[in-house]
Amino acid sequence: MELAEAKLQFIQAWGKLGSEWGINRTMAQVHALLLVTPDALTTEEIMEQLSISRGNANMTLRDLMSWGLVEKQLKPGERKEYFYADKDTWNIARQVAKERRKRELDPVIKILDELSKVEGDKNDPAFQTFNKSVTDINKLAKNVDKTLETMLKADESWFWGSVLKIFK
Amino acid sequence: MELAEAKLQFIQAWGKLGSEWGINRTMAQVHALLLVTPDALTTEEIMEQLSISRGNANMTLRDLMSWGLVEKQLKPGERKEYFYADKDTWNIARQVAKERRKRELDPVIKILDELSKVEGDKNDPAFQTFNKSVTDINKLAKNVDKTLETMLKADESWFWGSVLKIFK
DNA sequence: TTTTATTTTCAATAATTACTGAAAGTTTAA
DNA sequence: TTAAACTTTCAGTAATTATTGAAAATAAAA
Repeated sequence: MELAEAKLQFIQAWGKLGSEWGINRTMAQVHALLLVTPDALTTEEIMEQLSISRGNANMTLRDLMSWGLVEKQLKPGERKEYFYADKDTWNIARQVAKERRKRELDPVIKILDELSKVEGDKNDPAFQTFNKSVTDINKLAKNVDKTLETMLKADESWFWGSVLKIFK
Repeated sequence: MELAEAKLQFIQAWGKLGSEWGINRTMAQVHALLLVTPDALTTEEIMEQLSISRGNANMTLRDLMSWGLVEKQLKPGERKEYFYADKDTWNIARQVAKERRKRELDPVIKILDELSKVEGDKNDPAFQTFNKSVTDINKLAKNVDKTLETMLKADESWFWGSVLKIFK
């Protein structure tokens, strides 16, 4: 397989996986493109390579920056902005974990905490079931939260070393 | 807060979280409803409680069954079908992990394996970067895969006990 | 059989989400 | 200043995804 074709396949696969996990396909594709590109690219180059409009490119890049996955680079003497993606996979994983935790897990834990407090007739099966499901899910969510917390601080080889060691 | 209101909030929150993670909102809501309901419900009851159509309810329930989260129950002497959700949170987590692994992670690992094999000029930065990103992501994906593998077999308290112990 | 209860399917439609492109905005330099 | 280079915005549109509802299919009972 040619490098050029392989790149396209990677971009496709990444876009598909992203969309299956609630991440805008184009955003995942732009990220993928930057991941396989050694140097920073201009909006123009991204638009061209992925056949997307200027508006789309602009908003997608802004999004990627808000996720902490891409940074803007300014080259001395040039007006154009360049975009560069950190290639360190562990950093990427941590960054995504950090953002999804903040944006999605934390808010849901907050709600589950509230719902865990709801009181009711302890002999009512409807209440019992509600209470059990909510508190159990809450506990699980908090375990995930703690694990992410640790992951965010951890070094990659230590993290996987520890995790995979337990499980063998 | 009233139980009835709390249930609605739970269903809402679950639907929102689902949609953020690429799971159809209605599917997550039907699952949430069944999670807080002690006994099995008919299609009719689900349609009514969530204000959804028969077609939607039918397809959503079929989906939930294909995810292994809901089962059909037949009551002796009755024609109607009843739907029941396993309330064990750890089972649910494992089941979701199992399905997403099979449906999304495994296929992507397969592609990454292929792309890792692509050969090229070792002095070409374009090739170097492509190769590094792809192989690194592949390794990460495989570590996740192994961890899920273990989780699928594990007992909940052992699993979290082990994981959280390392990380303290 | 025929009727009735129930489930399934799927074309049509609605709702949501993503994208375009051109105009407005900004920044630098002539 | 004015112009040129570049970025941002966002109303309009396109594409995708989800839902409806009624007809067809299936299964049990009369």
